[in-house]
Amino acid sequence: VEPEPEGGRDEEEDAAPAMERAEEGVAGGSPGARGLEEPGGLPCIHDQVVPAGSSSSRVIVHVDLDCFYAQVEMISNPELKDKPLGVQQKYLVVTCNYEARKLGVKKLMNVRDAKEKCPQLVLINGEDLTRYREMSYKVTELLEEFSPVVERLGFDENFVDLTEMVGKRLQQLQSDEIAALTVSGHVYNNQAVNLRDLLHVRLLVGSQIAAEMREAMYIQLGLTGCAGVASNKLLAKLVSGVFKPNQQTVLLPESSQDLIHSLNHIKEIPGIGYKTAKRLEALGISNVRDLQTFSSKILEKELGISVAQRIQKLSLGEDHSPVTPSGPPQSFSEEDSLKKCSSEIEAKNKIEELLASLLNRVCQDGRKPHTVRLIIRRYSSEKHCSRESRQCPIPSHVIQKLGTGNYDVMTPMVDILMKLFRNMVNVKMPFHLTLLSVCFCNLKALNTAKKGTIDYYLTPSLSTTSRSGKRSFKMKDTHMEDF
DNA sequence: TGGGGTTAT
DNA sequence: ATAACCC
Repeated sequence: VEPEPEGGRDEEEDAAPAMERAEEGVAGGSPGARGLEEPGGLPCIHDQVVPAGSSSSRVIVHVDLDCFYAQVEMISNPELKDKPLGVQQKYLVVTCNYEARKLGVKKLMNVRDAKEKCPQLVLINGEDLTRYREMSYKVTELLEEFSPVVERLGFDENFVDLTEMVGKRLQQLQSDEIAALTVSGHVYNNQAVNLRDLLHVRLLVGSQIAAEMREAMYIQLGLTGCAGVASNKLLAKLVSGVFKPNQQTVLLPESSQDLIHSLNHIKEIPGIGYKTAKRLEALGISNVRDLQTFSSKILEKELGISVAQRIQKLSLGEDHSPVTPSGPPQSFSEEDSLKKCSSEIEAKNKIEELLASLLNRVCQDGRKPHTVRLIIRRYSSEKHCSRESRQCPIPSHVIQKLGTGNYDVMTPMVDILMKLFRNMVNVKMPFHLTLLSVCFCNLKALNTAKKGTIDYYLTPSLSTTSRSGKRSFKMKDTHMEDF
């Protein structure tokens, strides 16, 4: 098969316009421009080369579990399956199953309103996230088996970069097999697939992998969810929600403008949050087209160059951000909102409760946190609920006791946390807190110091002085020994 | 609004 | 340490 002589993507391999065109969905070329003159009509697909580095044409899937907490509860107790079910945290129904949604219950609805709308609603307390977190990581691990590049977004969403996998599958396919490829699930806009277009073919293969992922989630974990397949994270995420529960959708490049313009407000663009949306509205920008066409210079002046350039790209459906493997968590935290905490004793009791749960989690993880943080929210009639925090390094002698359930690590940790507390809250004055939270962060892997290295002799758990049971000399971790 | 998470400044 | 973003 001869290389394509005509104009097309593959001739503009490393030119910026080719990348932009692919993202903008106008890369389809003129009708019949490619491959039609080939004897078999289709073999030329193998010659449509994706530029080396493959940064210009990616295949990304966004996987989004259906009403995740409610699903976990229904798996725990199958009797709940055909009943309207809500998961409650404090006085909020944070999520609910589709039975409940049919009856008018919405996410983040007040318990009172929900009960009023739907008196038969069954409510389960979901303030303890342990089982949700565990199931969440099972999903991520399952997806990592397909490709290691998995990025978590919250507990119930994952992005996977399928570019490499799709490339490998395509290499295995014969031309006649490519000609027989079919999409799995929906195609956004019902757009016709063109099997002579490499981008279409790659996305179709992506849709098949997405279907395999959803099937594996259901078989192995009993979970259903949606998937969206597109050329970047933004579009994959937007398209995953088009057909809702337990369905999947692929976006072909020619329809990306339709998808982005289907949004009724800029706040619906992931990456444009509450604050930015308000500032944009103040500039008279309310819909996607307003943002697309707004003066870049003025936008940069108003929001800073970083945010301005990023969100304006997003408004065009462009998103070059990579799928960043999440790996193990960067922090562990436990929080509890309260009606009122106004004494040091109450605070200490809450902190001890939060800490006890955290220590279990940290112990299971195996890594050691080197920093601890205390977060509070003060009662203040209105004003957005802003939080304050104080953090400090964890003294090394406390860190070492963390894995061993043997020694009392509660006492020194509570002491530290109460010092942080008094640093934030003047306990001699009246106070009213509505939230307490403890966070362990700055997690470091266990010392893998090898014999003969500097680290070995400076690591108390490995050096001979430490095995004697006494405190060894330390040249590392000299800070905060006595707080 | 809950009980989590992340990155940038 | 805070502020923004995400779920």
